[in-house]
Amino acid sequence: MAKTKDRRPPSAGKDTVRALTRDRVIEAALGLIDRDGADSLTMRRLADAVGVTPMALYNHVSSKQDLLRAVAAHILDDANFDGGLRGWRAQIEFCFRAFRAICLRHPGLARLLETADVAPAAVFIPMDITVRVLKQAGLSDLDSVRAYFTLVSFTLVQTAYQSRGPYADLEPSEKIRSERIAGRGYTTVEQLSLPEDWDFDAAFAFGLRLILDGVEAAIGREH
Amino acid sequence: MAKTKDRRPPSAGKDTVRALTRDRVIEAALGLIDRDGADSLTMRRLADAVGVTPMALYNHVSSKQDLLRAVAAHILDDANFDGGLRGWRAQIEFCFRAFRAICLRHPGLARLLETADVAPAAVFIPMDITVRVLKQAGLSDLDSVRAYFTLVSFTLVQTAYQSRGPYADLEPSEKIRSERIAGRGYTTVEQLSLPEDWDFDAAFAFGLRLILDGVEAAIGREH
DNA sequence: ACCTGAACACCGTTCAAGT
DNA sequence: ACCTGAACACCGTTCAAGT
Repeated sequence: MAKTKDRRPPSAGKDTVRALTRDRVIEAALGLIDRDGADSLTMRRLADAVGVTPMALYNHVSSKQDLLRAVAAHILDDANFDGGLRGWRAQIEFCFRAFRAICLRHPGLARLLETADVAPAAVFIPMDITVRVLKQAGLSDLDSVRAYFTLVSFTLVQTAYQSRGPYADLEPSEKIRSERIAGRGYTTVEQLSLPEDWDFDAAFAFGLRLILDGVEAAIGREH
Repeated sequence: MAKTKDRRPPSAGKDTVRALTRDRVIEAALGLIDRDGADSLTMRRLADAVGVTPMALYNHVSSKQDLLRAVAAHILDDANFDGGLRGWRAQIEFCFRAFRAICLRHPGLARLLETADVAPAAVFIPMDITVRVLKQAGLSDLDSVRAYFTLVSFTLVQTAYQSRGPYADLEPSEKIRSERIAGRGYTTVEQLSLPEDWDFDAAFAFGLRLILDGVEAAIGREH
């Protein structure tokens, strides 16, 4: 979109250190999001962080939504979703493991991508890879896109759960069962024997396998 | 939690119409959320809607979070997730189709449940049903819970996408391809031949089938 | 027990003014 | 071209006061 015309000011000999640019704003925003979460990012706080008045940000960013979108794009542009592997299954696994990895590295990202109006064009990179290999494997255009959406839905929520930290209300841990469930008739959940610590990696691998097994069946069905 | 001690005031003979109760607050909030979306629900706007000062709400609700949780619980308590069907596959399909149906009937619900701190205990009803039938079908405790999380992740995002309305940035429609993708190297997505209108029902059915086919394979694997 | 009114500490953003 | 300062129209919530 906005062409990055980032020729630095001619007065560079003086004090280039504090030249506020769009990139500097975006990187500072990412730093704050990674540290405190996306919800607590505020134009005023961001202005403080870069040592400037809130309104100065609007010279480099047209709105908070524009800023968040740019942050998401900044993260996704660095990522590599294409492992160059052979076989649709290995390629898709690589792609979504990579997707999950950057979501976990930047805990705010999943929520950013869930809020529709903030998703940048770069979200189409995993989509492009997935749809390409599924089409090559024999799936129709429509089913390839549907399978992609299934995969991305799963990955987004799974990483959002994990990086949200102690998921007091949904994580299947001891506390919930004792506090919220006891005597309410959720007998099965009550009696589950689960490990103390939830293994998110294994849960992701299991869910991914479920979906890809389903994809394999669909490919067989469509010849 | 908070016991609903809703004995009506003894002065009932006079003007019971405008007696503000917790239930009335919750129902008014639900009405506003259904009409304008959860994001635009405000304590002040809600107070206006019930004809009272903002602070009066805090006599019936301890915080906005408490209110949102109560709204989510109010919706989920009315739902029926148990079709009483035979066979794990039919039961799970019924459960998540019902889940999806109420999410679509109350467009704010999916986002409410995604934000961790707002999920009420009632979210464990679908979990209880799913885990029960999967265990009966032969899956381990751990894998049953993992499969449940895969299903609920998929359902939540899918319905959130759909009820968010025109999903300008992710819906795979004509506009995106022309505006955002052209000339950016997403060649596969560019060349997709998709229908004008995205069929959300069919996409949900397809994704659900993918996952359940995967579950079927897992059940076979674990004897 | 329930409600009001004023206030506090925040938001994103506009607008006029400075350099 | 870039930044500041004051202001606007909002938030959720506290607190003292009314009945």
